[in-house]
Amino acid sequence: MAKNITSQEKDYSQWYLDIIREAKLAQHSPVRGCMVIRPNGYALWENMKAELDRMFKETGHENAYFPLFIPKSFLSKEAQHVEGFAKECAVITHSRLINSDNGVDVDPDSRLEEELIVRPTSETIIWDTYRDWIQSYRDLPILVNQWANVVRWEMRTRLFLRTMEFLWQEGHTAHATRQEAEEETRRMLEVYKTFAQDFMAMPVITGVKTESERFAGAEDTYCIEALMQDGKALQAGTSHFLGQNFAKAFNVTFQDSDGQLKHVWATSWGVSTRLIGGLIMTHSDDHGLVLPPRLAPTQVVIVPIWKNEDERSTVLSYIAPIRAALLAQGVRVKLDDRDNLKPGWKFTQYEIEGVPLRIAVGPRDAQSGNAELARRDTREKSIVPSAGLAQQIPGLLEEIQSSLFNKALERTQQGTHVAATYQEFRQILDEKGGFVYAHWDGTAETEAQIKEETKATVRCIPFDNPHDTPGECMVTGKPSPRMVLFARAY
RNA sequence: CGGGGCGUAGCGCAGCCCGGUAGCGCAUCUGCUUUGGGAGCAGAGGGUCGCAGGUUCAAAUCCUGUCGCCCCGACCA
Repeated sequence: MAKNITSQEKDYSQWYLDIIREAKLAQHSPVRGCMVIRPNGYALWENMKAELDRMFKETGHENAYFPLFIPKSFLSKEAQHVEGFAKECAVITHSRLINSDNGVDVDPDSRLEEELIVRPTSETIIWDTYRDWIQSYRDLPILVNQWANVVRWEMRTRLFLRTMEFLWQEGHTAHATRQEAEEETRRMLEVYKTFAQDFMAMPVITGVKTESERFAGAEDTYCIEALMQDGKALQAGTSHFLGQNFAKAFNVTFQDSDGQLKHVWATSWGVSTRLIGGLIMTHSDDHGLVLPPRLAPTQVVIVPIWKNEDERSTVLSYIAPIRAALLAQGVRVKLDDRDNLKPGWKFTQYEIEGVPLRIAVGPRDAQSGNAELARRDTREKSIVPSAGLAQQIPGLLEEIQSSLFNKALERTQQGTHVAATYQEFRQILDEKGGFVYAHWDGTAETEAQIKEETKATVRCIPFDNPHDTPGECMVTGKPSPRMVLFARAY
């Protein structure tokens, strides 16, 4: 095990923090609950963002940007929405500082006439704007996404998983009919599922949230849920069918082809830097980060080995065509020819940083026409001929990608249980954790009781439900139309 | 907001109980030797011990206050 990394078995929470620190993904900021995303972490986010952005555009969306500040009055317009976010808003009250004995103080004379809210999400300001954009059914649909930061004043934070400020994308669409909006909600959930599974190699369950877990202001919230290595679930993305709630609150109407004035139907959907936390907890191990090749900022690192200037030039010229062939194939390759660090140090460091493949080349390889190839996921090493090596790399990267997914899928399946009784339910949670299917009577009271007694929540009512048969609630014995998916969650 | 922990060199920490001129590892700089799994030797630089009071001849250490961060719980993506 790499030094400075606590083992998962000893303390999963500490392991997670150690990985982030040692892989240089992020660090705590001077401000409580905020983080500095370091270049390694940001490069990962940029790759995730690039793929998602491409997928959004393929489904007809355009990017726009709405302001960070929202008039306080906007938040009060949709009743459920206010209730959901009121307790975690940063409020701007003043606009100036003045010099004082302590350095600077807020200038009491600069109090704002209307206080501003730092967006916790942008529905309100966007729907206030959409009112101006929409008159006729010919103006619909509006399919807009924005990449932005948002602020939620959280009591307890964890790097990437829950920070006071985080980066995300929020899609906000407007439609003429309920059906079209519902289809959009489901379409974007599928986009998230595809992204999670095909790029992050993170298997997810799709489903609908219960009323108590629903987004504030939504009629329905759909989600992707993933199971982490420690048996806790992570909500990795949400897509909301907002009905006409925001259209009514912000008076957004359109004249339909039948001449009638109607309220617009809405959706919103988002994923955030929280996904990075999910990525870490899906694949990484006690040796460091493990990154899926499709998102890894560096896919292949080449470490040359030499003892003297002659060997250095021999090895580097031996490597040059390999590197060129990789670049020509679009492989993200990095050559680390620094002379102040030993090869062994580099091996360890790139393992900590999660680079999927490493090629090491020394004088012996240059002599024999070989190279040493090492996989991060399995940590297998092999000596391979350098001829044709570069051409095999893209296939190998894809093999690693699918191997990571399959391993995570198997872990998720093995971590998914079925509980017939409440006693069994509690036993599974305490002994194994993981996803637990169980019958529930569908009431918020019972849900709250289960949460209180077991810390587990209904993660979702899965769409593709293997236990879609009626039964009796494990707590109350009342009728239950189907089992739902429970877990303790982040 | 409750419980726990921590603020000492760029990073990670010891020293505090029992007061006496601030230490260790990593990193940095110089030189030589090294380079196939976190190199070795020799030397060097770097700290108002979170902050403010107090006790004392003397405070990183004892007392009081204060600020901040992290972790575990009540809320949430």
